[in-house]
Amino acid sequence: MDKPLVKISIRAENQRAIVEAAEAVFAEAGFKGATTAAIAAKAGVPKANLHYYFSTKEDLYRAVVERVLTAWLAAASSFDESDDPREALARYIGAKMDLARSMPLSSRIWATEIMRGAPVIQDFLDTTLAQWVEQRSRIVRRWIADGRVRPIEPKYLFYMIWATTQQYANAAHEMASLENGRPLTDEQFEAAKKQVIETIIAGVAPQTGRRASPSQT
Amino acid sequence: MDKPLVKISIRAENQRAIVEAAEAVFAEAGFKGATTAAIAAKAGVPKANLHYYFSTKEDLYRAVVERVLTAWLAAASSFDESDDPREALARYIGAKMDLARSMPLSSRIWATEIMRGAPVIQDFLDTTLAQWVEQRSRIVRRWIADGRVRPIEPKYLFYMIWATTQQYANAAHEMASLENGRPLTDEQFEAAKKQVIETIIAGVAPQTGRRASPSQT
DNA sequence: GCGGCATTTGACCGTTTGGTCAAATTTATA
DNA sequence: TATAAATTTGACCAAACGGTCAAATGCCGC
Repeated sequence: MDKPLVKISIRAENQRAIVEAAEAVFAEAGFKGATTAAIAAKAGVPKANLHYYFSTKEDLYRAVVERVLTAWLAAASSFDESDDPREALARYIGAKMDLARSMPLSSRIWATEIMRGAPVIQDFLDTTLAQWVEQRSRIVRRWIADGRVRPIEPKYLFYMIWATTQQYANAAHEMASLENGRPLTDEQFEAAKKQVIETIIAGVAPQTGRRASPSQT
Repeated sequence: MDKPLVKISIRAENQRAIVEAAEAVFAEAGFKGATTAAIAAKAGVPKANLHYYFSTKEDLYRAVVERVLTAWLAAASSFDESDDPREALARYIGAKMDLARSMPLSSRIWATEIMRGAPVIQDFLDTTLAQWVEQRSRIVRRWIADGRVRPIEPKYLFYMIWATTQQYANAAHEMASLENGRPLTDEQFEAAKKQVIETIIAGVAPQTGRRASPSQT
């Protein structure tokens, strides 16, 4: 009576536990460095049991990466919540920062996968991501046409956003080392998020500054 | 008679060839994934010969990482070539972008090392890098005090610069996928470099824009 | 409570890998 | 040219690894 709906199938629950353990081990040791024995141990199951659910290490890795992909897409959708450049960018950058902060392991696996040349998610790059970038680039270009963003190549803006937000997962250890070994506090992280958002927004804002209005030359 | 000065010691030349091969293999396969056999093959020497010069794989990895560190420091020094925020940042970002472009393998190894928690360069993080950041942060704070940079935490600015420039090595494959499989041309890369520099400089510039001059409130 | 299916698990195996070694060969020294 | 030191290399080894397998156990509908 305590668990009527909670009664998840044994299969689903075991897979979840294994994938979760795999994520940690892959993130720490890389694909080749991760051993199925270590993953099984972390998940609390015998190695043979792991291979009962995921026949090969690559299968398991793929499951992990697909989980990350879901999170990536969820964060990406926050770009579309507003038509205002400042608001859209702030939301998107904020979502990506939060993703890096709350799922550092996933984020690191994602970065590694990209760096390895995307052996598993090549298809995603060529289809979903390409379309996403294409569509959002069109939005940015409209902003530029409307004079709400200075003339830039949208892709390079996205690269900057991806890199900078990812940094807070990838380089968390480095950042901690520069804070006497202590990881960024929530307050520091929020300050960093704010600064990243403001810097990028100001960085792509139309130049109203040095010269009051653009000359016609 | 043909090689009076060229006659580098056998030792130095072999070490160089091995380290170069190691860099490629480590970058492609990660530390654990790289095999000494593969490195030896790429360097054109028998595996036993590799172990004659580098007794363990870790020794070899350390040699590779130290080579990268040299390049990192060289690029870092370009920050100090000017006292003007715009010029210093432009030079530094440009140097880091060029580093990522010209030494993508090194850059990727560096990124991986950072992501792994810097097992080899921890000492560098705690000493040299910490000092570098401390000193340059002081410079940035002076710029802020002089009203030449808006109030920011210098560290988060450096994180952004490191991440964004590194991106052009780490994610070269992803970028190519978004250009129909073709890597960034030199022209595209130069445009990206320009955009990154301008975006960051505008992003940290004092707000002369929306409101002409800061109020006293 | 029985029959069938899913799950669990210890033992096992072929391969790969980092590293060793001793013998051969080359290079430097005098 | 004699001798020592540095370098080269094929053969070899123990450990670690991904994956298999068959027997045992648990679970569920009827």
